[in-house]
Amino acid sequence: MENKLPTITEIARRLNISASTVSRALHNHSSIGLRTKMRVQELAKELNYEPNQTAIFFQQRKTFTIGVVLPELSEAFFSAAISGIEDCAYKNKYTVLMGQSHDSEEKEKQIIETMKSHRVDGLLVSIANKTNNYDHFESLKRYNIPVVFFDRIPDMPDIHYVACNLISGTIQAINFLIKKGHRVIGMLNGPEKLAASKEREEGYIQAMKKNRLKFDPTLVVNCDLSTDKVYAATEHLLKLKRKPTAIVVFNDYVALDAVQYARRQKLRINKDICFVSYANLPISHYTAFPPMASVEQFPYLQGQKATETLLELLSNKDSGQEGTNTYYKIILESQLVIKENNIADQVL
Amino acid sequence: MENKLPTITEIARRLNISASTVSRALHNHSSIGLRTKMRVQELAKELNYEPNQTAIFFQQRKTFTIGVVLPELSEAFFSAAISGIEDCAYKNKYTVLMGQSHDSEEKEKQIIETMKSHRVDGLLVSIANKTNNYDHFESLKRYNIPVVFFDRIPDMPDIHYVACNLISGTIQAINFLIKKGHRVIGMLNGPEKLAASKEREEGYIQAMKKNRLKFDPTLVVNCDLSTDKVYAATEHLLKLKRKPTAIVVFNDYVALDAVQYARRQKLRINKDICFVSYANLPISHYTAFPPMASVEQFPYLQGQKATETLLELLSNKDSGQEGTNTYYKIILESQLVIKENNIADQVL
DNA sequence: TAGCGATGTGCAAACGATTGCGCCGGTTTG
DNA sequence: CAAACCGGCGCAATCGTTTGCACATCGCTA
Repeated sequence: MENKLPTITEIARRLNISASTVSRALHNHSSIGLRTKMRVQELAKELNYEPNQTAIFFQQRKTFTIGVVLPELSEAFFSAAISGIEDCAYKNKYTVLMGQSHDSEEKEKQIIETMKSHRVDGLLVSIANKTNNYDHFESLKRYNIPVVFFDRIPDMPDIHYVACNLISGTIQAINFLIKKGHRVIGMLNGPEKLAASKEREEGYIQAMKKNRLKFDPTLVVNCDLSTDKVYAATEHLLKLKRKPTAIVVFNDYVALDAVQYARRQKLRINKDICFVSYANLPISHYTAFPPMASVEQFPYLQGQKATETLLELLSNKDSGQEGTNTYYKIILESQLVIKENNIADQVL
Repeated sequence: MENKLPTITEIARRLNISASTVSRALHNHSSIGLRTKMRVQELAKELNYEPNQTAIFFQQRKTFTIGVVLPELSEAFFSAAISGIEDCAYKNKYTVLMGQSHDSEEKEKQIIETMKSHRVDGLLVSIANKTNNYDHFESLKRYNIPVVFFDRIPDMPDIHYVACNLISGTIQAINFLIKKGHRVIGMLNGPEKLAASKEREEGYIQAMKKNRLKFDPTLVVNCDLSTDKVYAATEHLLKLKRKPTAIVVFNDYVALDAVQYARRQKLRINKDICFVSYANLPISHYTAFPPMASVEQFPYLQGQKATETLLELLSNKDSGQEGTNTYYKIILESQLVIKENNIADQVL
């Protein structure tokens, strides 16, 4: 119980040498004689000595901790991403501090504040849906805490980020639909501000152009991703004069809602109306009417790359080359995954 | 850039007073004159002073950080639980260090090691599936780091834990099925070692007894929860001479596989065979053939309670009453949730 | 024999904040 | 008028570790 944890000073006292010698001995410093080294290391092992990290953190102005701020762990994308982050971090002796914004800007600010005060070495952030104001990120720069954004990237200059290029995946998706005979294709897109939304639209436009189809802007609707808004957006698309026969939806979750709405309207999924979406979640495998295809965004890989990038920034910082004004912009390519015949097919 | 962060000493220097006065002024200590207090607080605000937590952690031998070790964030149960943990922690100015064991004992050990070395104040743990050896937890006791287990509880004496009693929920489930007219009810249970499996079986037995039905042990099968094994177990149950008309399944994920298997056998779900399971996941709402009902285990609440418990242990520790040999064993009641008409119903 | 380079150690400062104790000057009290 | 008291503040130690520098000892060379 009252086993005070052994310290370097304690070891020094017992061996009648100085703390500095002990410290150096434990680090295998070359200037310490072999005999002393051995004696120190032996006693350290015997006493079960473990360095007091809090002291070291303090002294070195470094915590070997990275903060991760993301919207929602219950979304499969993020839980996969955090696995990538964690694996990479632990491999490099870093530790992961977690915070969910639940898509609230307020919460996001708080978390960032807390993490800043806990002196994390760096941050990995996927911003909240509704975040409009980026001051809390700007302030981090002044504190010299590097940030790498992933997946949900704010519209700011001079930032590091890792993202998945959705243009290619979107083009693949549209091509797929066109090949299936669709000509009027709707897009149920996310908030306009998100880079991810812009890319989807961009891909949509490019694909239409490449296929020599006219781009009809009324076929693209933006909405935040709440169920109600998704219903409304789906309704809007389905009531257009030029009614789409297929819809590309922001992601698999949203697609579930959109499908739900369509079914309430007595539409036959995959006959009257087809859906393609993003994320390629495993659950949609079990789902009643999964999208016909889904664009994989490689969350684990994104998490991993983002972490690697951050760690590199940190090691540059340590070696003193702070001011390098280069910004990492890492882009992975997305990829369309066409679903096998699903459960629903078997029903019919 | 080279804006060295302001420290208490810096403030003291500028004001020509001592650091101790500054510290006390910032803490509104009663022995500091109003004038000085104001001057200090003003300058602090002006310089954007923020206390260096690492220094405080070090000095106070406390990190205001709790470690969370759990098997798999991609499981909805755990991502919900961690939300409860996080919310509670942040409310109390604590911060959350995360680690996933991915159900590996080795990984679990490593994470605990890392967290110990990072000097977390306490731990919240849901153990890995395959963990047989609990030495790494025993060792924490010696370091005086309190642990509260949740959901997946190891079979050890003298531990704190929060869990959900599945007996009541199971009884409700069986009663529900019996009321629907089922008489031969199977149970597809998890690994025998898990307390959670034992409880399910116990509930099953009790419910049968209460309904004056004979308990037939052959109707209960255990298996680890891989898809293959689930298929096999389902097959086993469906091939019994006394073939069940309903099966109670370990959880919703497993139920998805069991359903899948049954459908491959051309059985009509909810007609030839009914399923009831545990977890009450939102996804099953969108699923082709969700279980008719599911036992809710309140993960968010479990996370919250576990965190509260841990925080209480920590505050007891601070106030010096270490040795109290009482162990918290908090049990929540589970509850059967009967699903509304689902998508599949609408199909038929 | 003086000087020199290794080699092995210790001293002390530094990181930033907290806190017990003591000091100083002024006011109250007996 | 001296004693006691108190508000307001500073000194210095402390937490555990790292690290630049100085120092001591020894053997070797010039």
